Amino acid sequence: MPDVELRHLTTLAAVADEGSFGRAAARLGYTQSTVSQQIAALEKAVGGAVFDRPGGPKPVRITPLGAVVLAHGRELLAKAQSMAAAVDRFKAGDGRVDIGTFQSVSNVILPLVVRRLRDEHPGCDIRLFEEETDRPHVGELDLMFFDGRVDGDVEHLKLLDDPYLLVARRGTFPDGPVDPAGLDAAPMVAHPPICDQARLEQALAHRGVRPRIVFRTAGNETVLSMVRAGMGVAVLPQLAVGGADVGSDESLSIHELRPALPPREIFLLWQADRTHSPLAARAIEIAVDVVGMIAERA
Amino acid sequence: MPDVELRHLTTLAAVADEGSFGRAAARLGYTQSTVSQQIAALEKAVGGAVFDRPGGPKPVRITPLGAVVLAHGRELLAKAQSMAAAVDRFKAGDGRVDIGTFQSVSNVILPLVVRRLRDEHPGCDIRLFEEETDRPHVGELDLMFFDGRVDGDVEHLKLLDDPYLLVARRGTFPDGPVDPAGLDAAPMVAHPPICDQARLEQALAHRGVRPRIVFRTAGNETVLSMVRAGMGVAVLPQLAVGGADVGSDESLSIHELRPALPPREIFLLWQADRTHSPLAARAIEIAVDVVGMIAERA
DNA sequence: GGCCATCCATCGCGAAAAGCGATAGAATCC
DNA sequence: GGATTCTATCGCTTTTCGCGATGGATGGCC
Repeated sequence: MPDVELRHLTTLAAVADEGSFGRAAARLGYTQSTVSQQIAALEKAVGGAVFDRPGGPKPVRITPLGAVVLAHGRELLAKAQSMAAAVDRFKAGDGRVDIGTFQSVSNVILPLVVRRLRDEHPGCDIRLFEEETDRPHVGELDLMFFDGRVDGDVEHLKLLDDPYLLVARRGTFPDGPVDPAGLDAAPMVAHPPICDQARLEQALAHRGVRPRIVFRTAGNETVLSMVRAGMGVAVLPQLAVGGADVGSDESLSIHELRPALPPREIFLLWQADRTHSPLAARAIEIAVDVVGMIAERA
Repeated sequence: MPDVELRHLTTLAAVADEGSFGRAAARLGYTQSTVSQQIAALEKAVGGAVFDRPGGPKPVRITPLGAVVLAHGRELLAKAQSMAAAVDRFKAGDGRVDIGTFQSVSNVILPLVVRRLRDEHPGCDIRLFEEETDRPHVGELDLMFFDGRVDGDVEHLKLLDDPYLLVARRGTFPDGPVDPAGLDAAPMVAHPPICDQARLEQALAHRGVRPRIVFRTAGNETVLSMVRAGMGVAVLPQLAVGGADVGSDESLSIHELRPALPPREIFLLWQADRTHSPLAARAIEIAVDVVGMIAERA
């Protein structure tokens, strides 16, 4: 059934409500003649009269066929309105945003971002994905936190430099900075060689420092526990350390590395040339702001 | 959100499916430029891009806003298709028909009509209304059986003459015709004075026959039981008698009245100048046919 | 790197339609 | 019978729709 448009159904409903072409026209801001033609077009499209016109002051009356069209038409119009409402909500910032993340960010940055985003947009739908893999598939996500650059058509916004710190059992080193050169052959607990860990080990190796990796685990807490247990030392980014409550831990000591290793860089990524939802755009702003506050506080 | 029409949503869905304006155009029988303009119009209407166009052979990709519009749009299109299907079914004769009736018709004629209508249109929705009142409100119904003429803008189709018969306890009268004049002052069981009963009593009175009404009830079976019990005689239309299984009833006898009383006329009524559904139109045809068969059989 | 293929945007044009105002015709009410 | 209240219809203008052709941009290929 071709050529039935929402406009026709709007007119149909108005006429059915008002009982008269003229009053429907007034309600819709049309002329009576326009309404007449719209109904005629609709009747042509559905192949039969939708109103009986008694003539004179009697109200027009819907036909059985018209009732069928009207019932479905009202549903259509309601759905159309709900679409309009959804679009408005979307533009106001509600909607869904899919964010990829990884441990340090999940622990320190993201909670603050999510909190503020949800405060601003209580109806929004934030979905987080903490992927195990090295290669992030940013294509499926709106936004992605990542500690390193990535190839492909991806735009990146550098959020912060996350310096590496040495974590050791208290007493292993005197307080104060430690030269990473001293870590050669030292037993070390470390992350798996994905993300920035690979780059870190390259940087150490480049200085002739080849620690003896005695255990690899993705869990920050596990790394710290192992250090606490005397398995070895750990070189962790500040965010990874700061996330755990290490400051008040009597059995661990944190040391600046001097000369410093190149810091881990944390980026916010998204597929290039892709239109952001208002919610995603706001998430970027908030992330930048949150990172600024964290850096300022440090 | 003005000016979003189904056409735009159709195009949107096609482009989303095909991943390209050109292929969508081919599917829809449009040109690529037309699709381009349709999407542009839609984007203007919703106030933002619905596709990211990477350029080159890469497929276009829906934006978050576009996804919102698309999700609702598909629902709209599905509803539109369901409307088209409903219209087709309606035109094929399915749908609803509301029929008003009364006892004699309900018992004898209507079952046959309903049976054939349902055989022809298994999906149809036949609703029967047996109103207690004298004045039928035909305005709410598509079709109405009634035993008498009615005022107002009602078209009437005379279905049949239903002659009055005398029902008496066997032995009260000798077999064969009975002169109604003999019923003056006779104890009589009768219907309430609605429908044709009032006219019947007038016709009797006009001939100077004033039976003594000893009991009035709307139930045909009750009338017959009372006659059987000896309360009196009854003058009933043939249909009312034929509905009950009186022929094989030893205790009752049926007598033609001679000279005959003016028969009850049974009409099929509908509101004048009102468009019939195909189902209602067919119901009229079937009713005429059924009545013809009944008359023929008698 | 140059060439080619693919793809979308845009412009001009002709046809269709949407919408308007005015008028005519039909039915009802008083 | 006239007044009133309807809808249908006829020109007419403006907008939209759709087409064809062209141009610009991107990616793949040799």
